[in-house]
Amino acid sequence: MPILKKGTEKREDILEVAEGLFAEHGYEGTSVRALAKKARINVAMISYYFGSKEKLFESLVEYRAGSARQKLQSLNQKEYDPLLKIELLVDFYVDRIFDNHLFHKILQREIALQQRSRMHEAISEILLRNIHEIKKMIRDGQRRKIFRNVDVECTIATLIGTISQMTNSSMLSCKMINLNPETNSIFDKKNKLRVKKHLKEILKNHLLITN
Amino acid sequence: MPILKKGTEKREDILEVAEGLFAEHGYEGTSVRALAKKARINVAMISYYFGSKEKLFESLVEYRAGSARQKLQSLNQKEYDPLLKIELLVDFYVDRIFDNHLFHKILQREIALQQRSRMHEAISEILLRNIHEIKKMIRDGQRRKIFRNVDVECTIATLIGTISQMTNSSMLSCKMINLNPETNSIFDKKNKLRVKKHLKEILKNHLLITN
DNA sequence: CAATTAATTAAACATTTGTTTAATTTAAAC
DNA sequence: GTTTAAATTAAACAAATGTTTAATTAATTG
Repeated sequence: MPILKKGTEKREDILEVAEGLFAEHGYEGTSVRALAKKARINVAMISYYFGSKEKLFESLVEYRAGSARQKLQSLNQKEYDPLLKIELLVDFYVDRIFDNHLFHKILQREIALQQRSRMHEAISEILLRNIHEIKKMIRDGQRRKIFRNVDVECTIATLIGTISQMTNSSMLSCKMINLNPETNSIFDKKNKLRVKKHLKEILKNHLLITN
Repeated sequence: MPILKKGTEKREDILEVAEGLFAEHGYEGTSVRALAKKARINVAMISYYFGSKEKLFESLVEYRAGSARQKLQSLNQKEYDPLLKIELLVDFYVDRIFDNHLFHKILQREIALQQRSRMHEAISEILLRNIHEIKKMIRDGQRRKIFRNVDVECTIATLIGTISQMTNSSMLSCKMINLNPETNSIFDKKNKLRVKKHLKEILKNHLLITN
C-alpha cells in the first residue's frame, strides 16, 4: 500500500470514471481494463491505488456516501412547522438524488443484489440511518396532531421510490414524459422542480389533517 | 436448433432457475456454469436449448413479460367510477409485482443499464405500454372532473416507484419495517395488503377533488 | 428390432477476467 | 547530482468466462 501524495487526485479521477461505468454497465459488467482505458491509466494502477476491484468499489461508496445524514439531522432539530420540514426534506432529497444519480443508481442496484454481503451491509446501514431521520420527522408531525396516522414506512417508500423511479431509468422516464433525450435531460432543473412540486403536493394531501 | 417436444418443460425449469439467479446476482454476475449446476444440467444444454446466454435472457423476458397489458386494457374499458378503477389498478399492480418480484427486479435492473440495448428496447416497450394504459385511466378521471389536474407521469412514477422500493431490496425493506427476514417476508399477504392500503389512501387524497 | 432423431455428456476452445511481477521512468529528498 | 522512493509500464499469470465439438446415451419412429 503506497502513501499517496499527489496520488489522491488521480485516485479521485479513477473513482469518478468508475462511478460512470458502474452506473452504466453495473459492477460485474465493468472490467478493470475498460476502466483503466477510460481513465487513461495502466490496469495495474487500480491494484496499485486500491488493492483490488472490490476495494475500489468500497472506496467509491466511502467517497460518495457521506454527509446526507448530517443534513437531515440538522433539519430535524429545527423548530419548523412539520409540513415545512417535509417540504425542505423533499427539496433536499430530490436535489441529492438527481445530482448524484449515477451513484444512487449504483447503490440501488447493489442493494438489490444478495451477494457481496459486506458491502451490502455498509450500504443498507447508510440508507437506514437516513430513513430513521425521516421517520422521526413524520412521527413528530403525528405527535403534534398535524399529520394523519399514515403508514410511515410506506410513506418513506413513496418518497424514495418516486425519485428513484424517475432517475434510475432515465431513458424510460424520458419516453414516459415525451422528452427528447438528446435535447432535454431528466436531470435538469425543470424536471427537478416538477418532481419536487409533485412530491410536495402528494405528501401534503397525504399527511395533513383536513378540517 | 432442436424441435422441442418434452424439452419445453425442461426449458421452463432452466428459465426459472435463471430467473432466481439473475435476480440474486444480476445477469453479468451469473455464469452459465453456476446456472447449469443449479438446474442440474450440463453447461452445453444452455446453448443447446437457447443458443446463448443472451438469448436465454431474452427467452426469460418473453416467458414472463406477457399478459399485463391485456388486464389493464380490459380494466380500462369497464364503466367503473374512476377512483374504483384506480383502486383495482393498485390491487392488480401490487399483486403482479409482489408475485413476480424476482422477474420485476431483473427488469428494473436491466432497464437501468444502458447496454444490451436490443433487450433494453424490448423491456421499455413492454413497460411503456402499461404506463400508457394507466395514463388513460387517470386522464379519464380528470376529463370527468372527478380527479384533480395532477402531474400524471409523476403520479405513475409514485405508483410504480413505491411498489418497487418495497420489493427490489427486500432486505432493506425488512429492516426498515422492523421485520425479521427469517420468520416474515416482505412478500406475504399481510404486507401486500399494507402496501395496497397505503397506495389507495395516498392516491385517493392526491387525485380526488375535495369539495 | 432397426433406423433415425433428440438429449446429454465430458472435453476442449478461444477470450476475457482480476491480479501480480519485474523492469523502467518520474519525482522527491538530501 | 546522486540517492531513495513513488509512479507507471508491458508482460505474464492463473482462473473463469461463454461457446463448440465430437462422442455417447436415450427416445422415438417406421
